[in-house]
Parts: sequence; structure tokens; C-alpha cells
Amino acid sequence: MKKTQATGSTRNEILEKALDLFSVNGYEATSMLQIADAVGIRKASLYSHFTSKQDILDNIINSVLTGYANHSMFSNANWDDPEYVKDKSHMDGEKASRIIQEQIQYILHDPHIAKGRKMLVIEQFRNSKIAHLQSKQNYENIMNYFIGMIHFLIRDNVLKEYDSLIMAAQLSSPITVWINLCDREPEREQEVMDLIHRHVLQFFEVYQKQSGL
Amino acid sequence: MKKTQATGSTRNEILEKALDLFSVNGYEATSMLQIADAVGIRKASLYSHFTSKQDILDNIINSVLTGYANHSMFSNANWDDPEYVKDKSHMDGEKASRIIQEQIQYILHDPHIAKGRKMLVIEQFRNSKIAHLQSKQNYENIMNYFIGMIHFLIRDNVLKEYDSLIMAAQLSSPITVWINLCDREPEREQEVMDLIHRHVLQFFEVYQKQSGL
DNA sequence: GTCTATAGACGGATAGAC
DNA sequence: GTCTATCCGTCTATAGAC
Repeated sequence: MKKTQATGSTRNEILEKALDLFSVNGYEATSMLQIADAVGIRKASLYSHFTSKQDILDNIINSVLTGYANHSMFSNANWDDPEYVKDKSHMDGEKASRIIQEQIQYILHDPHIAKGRKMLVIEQFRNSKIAHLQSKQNYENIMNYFIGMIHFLIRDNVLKEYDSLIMAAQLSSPITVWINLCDREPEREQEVMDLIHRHVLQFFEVYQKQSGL
Repeated sequence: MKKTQATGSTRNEILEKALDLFSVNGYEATSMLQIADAVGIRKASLYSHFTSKQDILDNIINSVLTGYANHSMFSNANWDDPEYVKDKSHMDGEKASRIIQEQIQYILHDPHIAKGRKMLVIEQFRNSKIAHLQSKQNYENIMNYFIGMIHFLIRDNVLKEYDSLIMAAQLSSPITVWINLCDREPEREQEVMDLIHRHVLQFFEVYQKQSGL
């Protein structure tokens, strides 16, 4: 049961280096030799830890899944929990922008999340399992987070009561597009962070409840 | 000069079938044998039309580029041209939604544009040339179209004068995200078209000039 | 321009010594 | 668990007949 205890670090290093390569070149374009070289072992030694190349990918997909679920604030937010929202009442655009920017910084720069996101983008058309995973991670999860936020802000009398699904899409989608832009061209991060700030402020301005006061 | 005249159709068929494969599996994961099989010729015959596999990709990238520039309404719109905007004055949400949905239908279902878009998504992290092309095609071009539209609508007294870059991002980004969703899961197209309709209507509602009348 | 045949490199995976 | 050596299939690309 504990046979592989000492090899855990090698095993994890293989997964990590493989994800490095998969997230740039994709699964098919990455060879076992490249992975072995990145880890610093011989190609054949990979087969002491995984039965096949596909086995490596399967384990990465699982770790992307659970890693995201455990660490992303998008997954763990609970806008019905008084403890979670206790410092979020009387939210304005500036405050929301700060909260959102903090989360963007996290998912942009957490190495595992960033690489997992890029790998799903590359592999999404090859099989429907990955396609659904990609939709769940980078669409449904984010939408649900923002739908929760919008509901909270409407309940808290901060925002006007429009179609909350559409409001969530309008608030989250520019951010999603700009995260993709940063994944492609990291040098544009400052431009993107500025755009996000202006976007959130303007969203609050047009949807705020007491617009005439 | 006209030597390859008669072989043009085979050459184009190679490009077309190669794009079919590249847009699903990616460049590296696609073999010359797969391309030859799809065309119905022997693998070696491909080299009568292209010097290498990379040469095929280069030609596809050029055709994606010029094809998009020539056919997409996003590239050819000119909101300063009286002829172009002559049927677009006094726009409301319904009218804008109709115009936008028509264009979405086109870029979703035009085979060349759809496959080109997917290929750029798959290949965007492998080299910076493709990354910039992807940003240009599927971000800057679309943003410029919507910035033009927003400017026109503000000039035409339809919309309030907010930061037009942010307005364009808020109008276009949900659509971009939903197009990606359709590329991944085509069965969700109806859901997406409904969301786009609701989104455009609500955008016009919150940004329209005479909100109090 | 397409074909068969093949070169030569590299792919994933296994056997067996240590 | 890592190594060397090797199997066998597939890859891109070329040579040369037709």
C-alpha cells in the first residue's frame, strides 16, 4: 500500500513537467523523451510510474480537476454563507474591482491552474470529455460564481434587478476573454488589469440601483 | 508562371483537408498520411504540391488570414461610410440583435472561418506569430467592429456616452465566449443564440439614452 | 503529377541487468 | 526505480519509374 511512498516526488515531478509541455505543445506533440529529459531521467523509467503516456494525461486531468476545485476562489465562493459575505456588504465598483482583480491575479499566476487552463484550451476539440471539462472549469464555474455575486448584490440593494444570468455573463465574459489574451501574450497583463478595472467600475455604474441620486 | 494551373484544385483540396485535420487534432498530431488519405492520393504526392508539412501550414495560415479579411463582416464593416450605415439609424436592441445574430451565424457556420478559428485556438501557445494572429483575428478585429458600432450609436443618440472601449468589450465578450462554447459543444447553439438575444437587448436597455422617458 | 519503394529519424513501449 | 538495449511501428521526406 505504501510501496510508492518514496517515489512520490518523482511521480509528481513527471506530472508537473508533462503538464508544462502539454500546456504549450499539446498532448500528441509532446514525446515521452521530452518529458523524461525535463525530469532528468531516461525515457524507460517513466514506465515505472505510469503504464503509458495516456496514463500520464489521465492523472494530469484528475489533478487539474481537483487542484482547481480545491484552490480556486471561483469554486469555493458561497454567497449565501454569512461568514463568506460578511466583509462584502455595501459593495461598490472599486471594492468589487479589488476583489475580482485579486482572484484574476491568482488564477493567472498559479502555475498549476494556468497550465491546466491552457492544456484544456489546446485539447478541447479532440474529445468530448475534455470539451465538457473545459466548459465546466472555464465557463460554468465562473458563471456560477458571478451569478452568486450578482444575486447577492441585488439582494443587498446595490444593483438593479435585471436578468441575473445576463448580468453575470456581461460582468464575467470580458474578464474571461482578457485572461485568454494574457495566456497568449503575457506582456499585455498590465493593459488587461487596467481594462478590468475600468470594466468593473462601468458595470457598477450602469447597473447600480440609485443611479439618479 | 501558369504551370500549376491545372493542379490548383488538388492543391486547394490538400489545404482544405489539412485544415479539417489541423482544426481538430492540431498540426503536430496530424500526419501527412492522414492528409493524403483524406484527399485520396498517396502520401508522397503531397510533395508535388508542397515542399513540406510546414509549407502546408504556412499556406493555410495565409488563407485563413486573407479568407477572413475578405469575407468576415467584422473586417469589412465601416461605420463611417454613409452607405454602410444607411439602414442602421434609430437602432434599438431588437434591430442590433438581429444584425449581430446574422453575423454570428455566418462566422459559426462558414467552414473555412470556423476551422481557421479552431486551429488558431489549438496552436496559439506554440509560437508567438500564431498568438498575435489569434489576438488580431479573434480579439482586435471583433473589438474594432464593436467600437465602431458603439461610436456610431453614441453619435446617433441611441446610447449614452460611456467609455466606448469598455462598452465594446461588454457587448462583444459574451458573444466571443459563447462562440467558443459552440465550437466546443455545437449542440448548445440554440441556448447560445437565445443568450445572445437576451444579452444584446439588456445591453441596449441599460445603455440607452432616454432611459427615463 | 502520381505512383511504389525506401531511407533515416523518432515515436511508444518492453526486457532484463543492476 | 533507474538504467541500457532493443522491438516495432509510424513519421517526414526523397528517389526514381511511369
